[in-house]
Amino acid sequence: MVMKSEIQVFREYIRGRHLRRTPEREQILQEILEIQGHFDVDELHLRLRDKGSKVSKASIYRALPLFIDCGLVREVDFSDGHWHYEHIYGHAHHCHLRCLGCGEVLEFQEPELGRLEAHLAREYGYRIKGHQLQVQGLCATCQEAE
Amino acid sequence: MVMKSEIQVFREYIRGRHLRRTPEREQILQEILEIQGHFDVDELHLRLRDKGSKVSKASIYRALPLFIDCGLVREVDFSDGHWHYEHIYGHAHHCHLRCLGCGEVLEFQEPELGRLEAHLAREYGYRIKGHQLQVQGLCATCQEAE
DNA sequence: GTGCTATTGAGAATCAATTACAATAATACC
DNA sequence: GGTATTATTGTAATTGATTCTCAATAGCAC
Ligand SMILES: [Mn+2]
Ligand SMILES: [Mn+2]
Ligand SMILES: [Zn+2]
Ligand SMILES: [Zn+2]
Repeated sequence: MVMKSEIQVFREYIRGRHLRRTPEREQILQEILEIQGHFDVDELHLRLRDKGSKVSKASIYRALPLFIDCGLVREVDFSDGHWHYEHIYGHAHHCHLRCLGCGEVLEFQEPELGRLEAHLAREYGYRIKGHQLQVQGLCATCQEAE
Repeated sequence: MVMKSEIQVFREYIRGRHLRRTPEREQILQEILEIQGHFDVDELHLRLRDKGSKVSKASIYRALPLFIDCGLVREVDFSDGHWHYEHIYGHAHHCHLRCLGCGEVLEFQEPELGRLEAHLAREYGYRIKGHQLQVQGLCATCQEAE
């Protein structure tokens, strides 16, 4: 079975909630789909600017929760004072390893965490909704520079 | 071998850096030691107020990085718009399971993560400095209320 | 097309956290 | 103890990310 495209997912989400399909929202989504890797609001806004779009930051801030809600995007927390985001639709769940020196971010998978979730659900009676694991360290280059 | 007390740890840290031992810093530390569980700056400030202390929020904001740096306290990220903290000296490392409904926080240990850190170090050449794992879900009570 | 109302951009507001500054006080040295 | 040095303090101002207000605009259902 073929996966729906992101734009389809979004349009169905919009229609289902009696929200409105606007060029601004679709421009923002389009841009997100073209970014590979992580991004933040400023970066997204600048990229849209550079393409001649007049979309305001306010609209970006208002659109992101919609994309998150329909499963296209997720928030990524690098604990650096503002939110980062990433396109997740069709991507495998993964965790982040970040270098405290240069900010490099590597992605890795940790299948044990599924088992952990199941265990926590049983142990504490929780219905688990998700998890985030971040690992910090120093990359090889930044270790030398120390 | 007996562990140094928190106040000893802090005084040695202060002395070693040519910083100054002040009543404000020691009041703040004292208060942190009396809190069990997680806290934020507002809560800490209010508790100090209630005991008649005149310590300003600015001083709390300035003291916390010191406590963190000397290993007495760590930042806890509940992704709710501001930092939380907890006393960690003499406590085992643990992760958090948080209820999205009522905000309850449970602590649990996950020994696998030590192995994961070792694996990541080998695989990517990183020197690992730490990790955080948060799990979100709905507690039994909040599941019913749904 | 008309009416309803969701959405927009601009700027104001919010709020945690940081900073500037002048007054104070902790340490080092005599 | 007294003095010089400078870290620390409280206050108030500032920053920066995010949210909100509001009047104008524009989707969408009929
Ligand atoms: Mn990622
Ligand atoms: Mn804890
Ligand atoms: Zn690095
Ligand atoms: Zn709950």
